[in-house]
Amino acid sequence: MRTPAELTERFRAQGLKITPQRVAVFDALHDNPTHPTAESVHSAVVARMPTVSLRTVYQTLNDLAEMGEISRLEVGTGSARFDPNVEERHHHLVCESCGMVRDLHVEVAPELGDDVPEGFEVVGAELVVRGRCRSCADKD
Amino acid sequence: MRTPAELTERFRAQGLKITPQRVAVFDALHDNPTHPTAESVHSAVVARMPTVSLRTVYQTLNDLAEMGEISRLEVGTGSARFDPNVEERHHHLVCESCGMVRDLHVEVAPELGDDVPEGFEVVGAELVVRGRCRSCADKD
DNA sequence: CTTTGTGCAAAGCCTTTGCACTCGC
DNA sequence: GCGAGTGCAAAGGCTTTGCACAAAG
Repeated sequence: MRTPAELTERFRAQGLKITPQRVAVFDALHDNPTHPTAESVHSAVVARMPTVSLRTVYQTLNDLAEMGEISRLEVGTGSARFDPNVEERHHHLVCESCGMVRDLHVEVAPELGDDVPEGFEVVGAELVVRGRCRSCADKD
Repeated sequence: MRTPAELTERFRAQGLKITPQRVAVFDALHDNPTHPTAESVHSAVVARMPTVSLRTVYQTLNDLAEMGEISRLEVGTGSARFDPNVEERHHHLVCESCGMVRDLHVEVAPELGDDVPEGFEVVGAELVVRGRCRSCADKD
């Protein structure tokens, strides 16, 4: 992910305003490998700036996602997850017990051509590997 | 997918009752390649049995999913999609414009071992290929 | 100063659930 | 008959939105 300073630049370039709330969201995402939900980002932000509302967090996350600075994942854990790592092409591993999401750096380059219908423009492909993480497995 | 008659058997074997509503859901799913939402299944069922409620459809779909007779997909199109094809291992192609979901018979067998953490039990892997289908592309 | 952002609370969408009635077994 | 299934409507979780005030450029 870009640094908070770079994001500030990008926002300014788009005519978006720089507010302490937005910077707090940038900070909360920076080098955050946990694939947080909007709710977790909000908690992290509120810890240091108690008045920030969920609305502001959602809006900032959506702005970032539209600018392509983060990506939004739907992995079936109820809420959307946000991934600050958009530079490296990667996939995800999901623990169905605790909802943990982890990056997976595998190359998934199947010969798609064979089964993709004529005229379908492929934009991207996401692999989600599901299972149970060690600490959840240990609990049983 | 199993035939409605086979599903009837399976339901009976589980001590679940056979009702015309449930059979109507079985019929609506049988050999249905559209990956319908709960709502579409409901519409199809209502066409022939106008009093069936969404509740009943959801419950039957959930029962089927728990029994492993259908699978539930979350592909980011808003509502969950139900896939009656659980026999063939396959993946999915999603049109981000119209929400169409199509089966994709590609082998995605990356060497997961390399990047999966110690102790993580892999249950399954789903590939979602996103893009835009021909008829949506033609609209622009 | 004008335009954009913020906070609150209310509404929206999809799905599940509580209750009383009905029906399969 | 008994217990499971059904229909309705209301509630639940996550996300978005309308409004009035505050703040950035």
